[in-house]
Amino acid sequence: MGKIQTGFAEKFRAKSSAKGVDPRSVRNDILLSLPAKECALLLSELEFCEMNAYDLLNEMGEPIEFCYFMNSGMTSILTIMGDGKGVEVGLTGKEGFIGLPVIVGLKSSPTRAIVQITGNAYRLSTAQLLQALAKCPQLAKRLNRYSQELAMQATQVAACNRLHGVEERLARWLLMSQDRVQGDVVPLTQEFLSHMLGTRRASVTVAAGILQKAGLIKYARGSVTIVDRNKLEDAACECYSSINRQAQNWRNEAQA
Amino acid sequence: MGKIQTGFAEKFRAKSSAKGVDPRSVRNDILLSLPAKECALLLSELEFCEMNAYDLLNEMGEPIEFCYFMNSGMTSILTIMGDGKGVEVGLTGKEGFIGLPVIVGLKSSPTRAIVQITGNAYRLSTAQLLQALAKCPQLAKRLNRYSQELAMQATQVAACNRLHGVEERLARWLLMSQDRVQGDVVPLTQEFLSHMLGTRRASVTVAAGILQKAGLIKYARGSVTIVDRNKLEDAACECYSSINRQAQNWRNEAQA
DNA sequence: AAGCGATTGTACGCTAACGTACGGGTAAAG
DNA sequence: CTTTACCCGTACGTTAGCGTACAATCGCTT
Repeated sequence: MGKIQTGFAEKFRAKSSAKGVDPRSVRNDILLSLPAKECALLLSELEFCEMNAYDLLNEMGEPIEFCYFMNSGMTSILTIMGDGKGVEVGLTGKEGFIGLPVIVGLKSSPTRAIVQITGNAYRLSTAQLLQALAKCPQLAKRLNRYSQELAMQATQVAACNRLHGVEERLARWLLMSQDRVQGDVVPLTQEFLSHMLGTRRASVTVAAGILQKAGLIKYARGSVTIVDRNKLEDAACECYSSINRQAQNWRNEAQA
Repeated sequence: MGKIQTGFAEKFRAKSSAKGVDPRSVRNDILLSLPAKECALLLSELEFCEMNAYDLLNEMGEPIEFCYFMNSGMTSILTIMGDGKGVEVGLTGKEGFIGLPVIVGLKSSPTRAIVQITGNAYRLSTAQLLQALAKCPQLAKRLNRYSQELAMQATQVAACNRLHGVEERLARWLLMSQDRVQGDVVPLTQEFLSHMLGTRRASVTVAAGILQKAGLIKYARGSVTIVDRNKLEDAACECYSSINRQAQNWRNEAQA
């Protein structure tokens, strides 16, 4: 497997627009769940930003400059080894937040966070977030909870990576992606997918070919189309439903 | 690989002694780091308890009854699949705490927590912990921080499970264990180790055999002796030092 | 002392996935 | 239109690990 492309920093194209946010355009679940007071306080600090595929939000081992409330699109969390090989350990869409270590006082990121699917987010600097946290107890609570949710995802993925085959994992990954995109097209190359799954590109090609022949998906130059979602769920390992079930349980439990 | 032994619940032998704790015997890093006031408040609630190997502290999917401040010995966190196969996704000693989901208001455990190496802990009920958290901001802070540390461990393990071979992983695991035990003997059967690593017992035997022939360890009926720790570190994958380095960095950063 | 269960060593055929390499095709750039 | 870069399909020998089975050995119990 080749090294993951270097020079992501140069590709960083997250562009900021005017500060201040129209609340109607906010789709991030965490922001939406906040009491009006905290939300208003935050929104004045937040900066809307577009994110393009391959934008690097955090780099492993480097300081966390900005934190992102995801609003659309999808971002992957990776662990990278010394030789450049990497594996996805978590994945987030509008339900999520990038920059979790900050909330417990840490400054550097243990993982790489990279945009998979173009979208947008509201961001603020680490310093700003820390100030906001001091004034917003509900925000702190929500972020800590999301932190656990992501950790749960990572543990499931850890086991999945050990016990399940490429084909099952690919199916799982496609489902998780589609959940975070509107429509049934997931725009990604097999090369990139191979980095997520921690395998060779050739293995992805084969696995995707099987799914395609079975009529579950269609693959064409950097975009997968989910054709038969139900059957794709059958093809995926239990980890997909397992992660979803857990997340759902938790949302119910935490209501109380 | 056989199913993991069932009936752990019956084996639950954690015995409690009198309430109230002699502060001098506390070795748990989290408790020790608390301000005197919070610590005193907690200690009056805590119940000392011995933990024997194979004691089940939390079961996956079931309610969390008690939370444990580890004091000695070692506990593993596992994710279990539908067919009973499981993999260790995290591991903790006196630096740690079992029952993290509770601190964000969750009631059931997403993982299994099982004692690997006999030791003791201070425990309290979930309800008691929640009460204590309301009065102890520093405790909350520490626990959230530990939560992130454990999550980091899980992400590294997730990648490790995908990219590294049995022998490297075994060496890593032995090192992580020894760090949490006094002395150089780790009391564990190969059968159990295979569940941790998510492989066949036979694979463990082979890998252990290699390490033994190379003079790094000695294996004898349920106990491994680390003979040459330096060489064992060379035999382990980078994940061992990677996890340690991260944890160390974080401790430094969070001082500030 | 003998027996028994638990633990470890080993062997064998089999499969998934690896590393690598090459050729074909499509889209974009010149 | 032609070239070029990227993306995808495929192939081949190699390897690690799986599932399974069986024998050897140790320690405890009766």
